Amino acid sequence: MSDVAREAGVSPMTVSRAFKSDAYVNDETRKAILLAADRLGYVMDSMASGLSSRKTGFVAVTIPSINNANFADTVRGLTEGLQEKGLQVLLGYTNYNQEEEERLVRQLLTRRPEAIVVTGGTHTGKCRTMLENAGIPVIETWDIPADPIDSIVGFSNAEASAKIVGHLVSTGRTKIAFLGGDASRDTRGFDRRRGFVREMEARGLDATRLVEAGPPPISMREGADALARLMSRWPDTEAVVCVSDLAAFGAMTECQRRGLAVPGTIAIAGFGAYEISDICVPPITSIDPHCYQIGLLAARRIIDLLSDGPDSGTESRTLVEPSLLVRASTLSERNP
Amino acid sequence: MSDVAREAGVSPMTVSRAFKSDAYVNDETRKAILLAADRLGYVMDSMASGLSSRKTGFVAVTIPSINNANFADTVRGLTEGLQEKGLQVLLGYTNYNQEEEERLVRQLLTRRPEAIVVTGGTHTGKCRTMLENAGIPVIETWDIPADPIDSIVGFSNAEASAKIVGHLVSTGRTKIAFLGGDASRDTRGFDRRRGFVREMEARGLDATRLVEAGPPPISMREGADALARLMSRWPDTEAVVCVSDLAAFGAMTECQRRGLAVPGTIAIAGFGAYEISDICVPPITSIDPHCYQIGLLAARRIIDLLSDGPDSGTESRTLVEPSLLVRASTLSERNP
DNA sequence: CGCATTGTTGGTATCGATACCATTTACTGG
DNA sequence: CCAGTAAATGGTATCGATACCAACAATGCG
Repeated sequence: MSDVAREAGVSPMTVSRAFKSDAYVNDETRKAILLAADRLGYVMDSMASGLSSRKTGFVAVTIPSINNANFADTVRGLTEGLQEKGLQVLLGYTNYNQEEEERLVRQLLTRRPEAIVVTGGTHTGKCRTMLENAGIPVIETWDIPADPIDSIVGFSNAEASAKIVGHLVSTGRTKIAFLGGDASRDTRGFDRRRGFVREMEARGLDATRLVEAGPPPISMREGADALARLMSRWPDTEAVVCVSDLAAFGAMTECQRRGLAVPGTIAIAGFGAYEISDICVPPITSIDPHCYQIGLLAARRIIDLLSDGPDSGTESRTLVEPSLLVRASTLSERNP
Repeated sequence: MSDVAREAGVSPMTVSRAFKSDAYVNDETRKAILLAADRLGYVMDSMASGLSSRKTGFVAVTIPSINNANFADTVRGLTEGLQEKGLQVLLGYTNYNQEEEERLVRQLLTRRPEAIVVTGGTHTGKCRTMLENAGIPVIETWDIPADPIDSIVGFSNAEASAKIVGHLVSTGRTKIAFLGGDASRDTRGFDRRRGFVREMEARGLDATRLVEAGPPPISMREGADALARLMSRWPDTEAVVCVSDLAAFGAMTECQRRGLAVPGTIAIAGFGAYEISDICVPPITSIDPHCYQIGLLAARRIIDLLSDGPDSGTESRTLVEPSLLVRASTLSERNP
C-alpha cells in the first residue's frame, strides 16, 4: 500500500481511504490512486484490513453436504443477499456429522466471521457453547429448534410431512409408508419421519411402515433399494412418503422396473422440489421448502443484526411456509 | 492470546507455539496452555496468524456454479485432499460468466490465498494478468488450455465427445445430433460441441444437427425443450449427444412423453456421470470425467508446489482420462 | 571440567492495513 | 477581516499473531 502511495504521491492513509467507498477523498485523488494501484498490480489485503478494522467481511456458513441442490440453493440465496453489503460467504460442510460440525465451526471461528449460519438446530455441547460465546449473530436454518441459540430462519420438517400425509389420505390412500434415513444422523430427516408418524396416528392409521435407507445423504440408488424392501415386506402399500425427491425418484424407477404403476398401484411423494421431481414421468409430488428464500432471509437478518446492533427489534424467528406441490405421482386413484 | 498466557503462567510466545503442532514446547506446558485456552473459550485468530506468518491457509477455488454435482465433487476432492495440510478451501462461483470470474478472482486474491484453482482455461485479459501476477500456484481444471497460466489438471472435452460419437457409430447410427448450450458462454460445452463436429466430419457424417438449449447451465427442462425442437426439425434423427446428463435426462423424458422409444427409435448419451443417468430407466450412456479425482489431483499438485518450491520437478500438466460408460440408452439397434 | 548440543522459553520487531486525532486549506457569514 | 466550519490529507498507535534472535538449563562427550 505504501508503494501505491509513493507512486500516486500521497500518504498510505489516503490510499486506504481511496479503497473504501464512504470516506472523504477527492475524486481526482482517488482516480489517480486507483490508476497507480492498477499500474502496480496492487490488490488490497483483506486479511490485514480485517485485523485492523475488526471486520473481516466473512459470514461463515455450514451445510451438511455441498453436493445437494437444496443446500446449494440456500447458499446461493445467502451469497447473493450478502453481496450488496460486501460480505463474503465462507463455506464448510459437515457430512451430516455433528463431530465434524464441531471441528468445522471451530475452524471457521478462527477466521473471525461477522456472523455464522448453521444448518439445523442440533449440535454437540461444545459446538453450541462455541457458537454462544462467539459474540456474533448465529442463525440456525432449515429447522425450528425448541431452544434456539440466537436467530432462526426455518420451517417445521414435521409439519411438512404431515401436509403430505393429509394430501395422500385425501386421495383415498391409507396404507402409507415412510422411506427415510437412519434416525441417528439426519435430524431433519428424522423430524420428517416424526411428523409422518404423528400425523398417521392422529388419523388413526397404521404408522409402522417405516423403511430405513441408510445414513444420509440418501442416494437415488438407496431409495430404489429401500422401495424393494418395502414392497417385499408390505406388498399392499398404497403410497410412500420419501425423505427427499432423490430417494423418491429412485423409488419410482424401481417401480418402473417392477412394473408397478405410479400412481395407479402406488403413489410416491418426495421432498425438496428438486428439478427432477418436476420433469420426470410421471412428475413427483413434493414439498418446496423455498431453499433460496431461506438463504436470502438469513442474509437479510444478518444485515439487520450487523447494522442495528445485536438486539434489533425484528422477531428473531423467521418462519418460511413450505408449499405442497401436487403432481401426477399422487393423483387420486379414482381419477388417474 | 496474552490472556491465555497469563492464565497458564507462560509468555504469549509459548502459547503461540503450543497451538502449532510442530514447535518445541514441553508436553505438560502445552497441555496446561490448551486447558487454559479451553477455560477462557479462546480460539486462535487465523487472520492475524496469516498476516504475521504470511500463510493464510486458504486455497481459493472458483467454479461456474455451486448447484452442480460435478463441480461439487471436484470441490469435495479438493477439500479432502487439502485437509491434511491444514489448508481450507475458499469457494466462489462465477455463474458461467467471465466478467463475474474476474470480479471474483479479484475478491479472492484480497484474501491472500496460498494457491488458486479455477475452472476452465478461458479468462478475461485482466483476470489472466491478475492470476499470473498473484505469485501463487494457479491450477486450471476441467480443460486443457493451449496456453496454460501455470499448472493444469484436466481432460479434453472435445475428445470426450469424439469418444461418444465413435460409440454411437459403432452401434450403427449415423444421423446424430448434438444438444448443447449457447457457444458464447460455456466454453467447456463449446469444446464438447467442437469435438462432436470434428469427429462427425472426420467420419464423413453430417455434423449440422446442432440444437442450442440456451445459456448454461442447461436444465433438464431445457434439454426436454431442445429435444422437441430437434425432432421437429430433423425427425429422422437416430441419436443425440447431450452436453450433460441433466439435459440428456430431460431429453429422454420428452421422448417418453412423445412415445419415442429409447434406444429403439433414438439413442441418447449424456456427460458427467451424474447419479441420475445411472439409475433412470433406461440408464443413460455417459462420460465420467472423474470429477472427484480432478479435485484430489489438484490438491496434490498444490501441496507439491507449496512444499517443494515453485518449480517442482513433476509435470505441470496432469491429464485425467474420461471413461465412457455404455448403458442401455445407446444399445445397438440390432440388439435392443 | 569445559564446551557443544538439544530442549524449552521469552522479548522485540513486524506483517498490512485502519482508528483516531491532528493539521492544513478553502470558504462562509457576520 | 476573522472566527467557524467543512473538505481533504497526514502521522502514530494498534489490531493479534509469528519470525527471529537471545537466554538459560540439562545433557553428553572427550
